Amino acid sequence: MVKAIRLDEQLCFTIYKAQKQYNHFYAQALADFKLTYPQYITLLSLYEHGTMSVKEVGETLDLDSGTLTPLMKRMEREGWITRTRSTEDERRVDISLTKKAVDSRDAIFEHVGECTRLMDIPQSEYDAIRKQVDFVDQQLRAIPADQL
Amino acid sequence: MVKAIRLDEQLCFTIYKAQKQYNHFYAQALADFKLTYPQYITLLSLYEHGTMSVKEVGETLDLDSGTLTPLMKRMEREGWITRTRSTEDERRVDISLTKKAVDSRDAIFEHVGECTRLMDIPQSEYDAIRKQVDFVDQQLRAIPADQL
DNA sequence: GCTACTCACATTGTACACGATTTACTCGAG
DNA sequence: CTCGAGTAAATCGTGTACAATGTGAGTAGC
Repeated sequence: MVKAIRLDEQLCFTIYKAQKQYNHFYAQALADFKLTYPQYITLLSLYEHGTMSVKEVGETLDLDSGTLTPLMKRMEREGWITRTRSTEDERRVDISLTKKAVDSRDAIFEHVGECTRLMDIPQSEYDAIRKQVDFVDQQLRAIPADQL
Repeated sequence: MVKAIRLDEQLCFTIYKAQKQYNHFYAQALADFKLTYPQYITLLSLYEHGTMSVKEVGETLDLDSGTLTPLMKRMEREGWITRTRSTEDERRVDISLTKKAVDSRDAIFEHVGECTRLMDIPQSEYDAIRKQVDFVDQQLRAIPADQL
C-alpha cells in the first residue's frame, strides 16, 4: 500500500505558489517602470556588478543564454541596457547600463522598498526564511543526477 | 541616499531559484513517466479529488484556463486524462483520470517518494519551512492591489 | 600552422504563466 | 418568454525557462 502524496503538504507546491505570487507582486510594483521580474533582477545584478558579459550575468542569475538573449534584446529595445560585442574576445557580448537605467536606480529602489514594506515581516524572520529556502535549494543541487 | 537592494539578500530571488531547482529535480524524477511538474501536480490534484471541472482544478492549483487548457490537451494526448463537456452544464469541461493514470498512481508515488527522500530533510524541519513559505505567500496575497 | 577541442552566444522547439478578449451557455428579473 | 448579467472555457499575445543545436571565435597540442 503506497502512501498518498497530498498536494498541500508538498514544499515544492508551496514554493511554486509563492514564486508565482512574488511574480504577481512585482508585476504590479514594477508596472510604472515597465519591467518584468526577470528584467528587474537583471538590472539588480548590473547595478551591483557593473558591465558584464552575458555569461557572467547568467551566472549571477542562474539563467542561460537561451533565456537571457531574448530577454536582453527586449531590455535593449526598452532602453535599459546596451549590448556590444567585445573587441578583445569576439565571443563575448558585454551588457552595460544606459543613462536611463542609472538615473532610474534610486526611484526603483525607493518604490520597491516601499512595496516590500507592505508585507510586514520582521527582518530577523525574513532572513531566517531566506536561509531555510536557500538550504532546500542547496539540498536539491546536491543530488547527483544519476540517482534520479 | 537610497540603500542598495542586494540580489542575494532578497527572499524573492531565493524562492525564484528554489522553484527552478525543484522544476529541474522533478523533470528528472518524472522523466520515465514523461510528465512535467505542472502536469504532475495536476495529476496529484485529480488523484485527491477525483473528476473535476477545469475551473475546479484551477482553484486547487491556482492556475487559470489560459494555462490549463493547453496543458490538459497535452495530458489528454499523452493518455493521462479525458476531457468531456458536461451535459448538465455545457459551459463546464470535466477532467477525469484514465485507466493509465489510475494504474500508474502507485508507481509514480513510489518513485517520487524515493527521489524526494534523497534530499534528506527531517520531516519536522520540512514542515516548518513549508509553513514559513506559506506565510510569505499569505502576506503577499494580503496586500491590496491599489497600494502598489 | 593545422587540427581538435572548447567557449560564448544565438537559435529553435516545447512548455508553461497570465492578462485580456471572445464565445457559448445559464439563469433570473421583468 | 426573452433579454441582459454572469460564468466557464478557449483563444490570443507577450514573456519567460531550458534542452538541444548551430555558429563563429579562441586555444592547446603536436
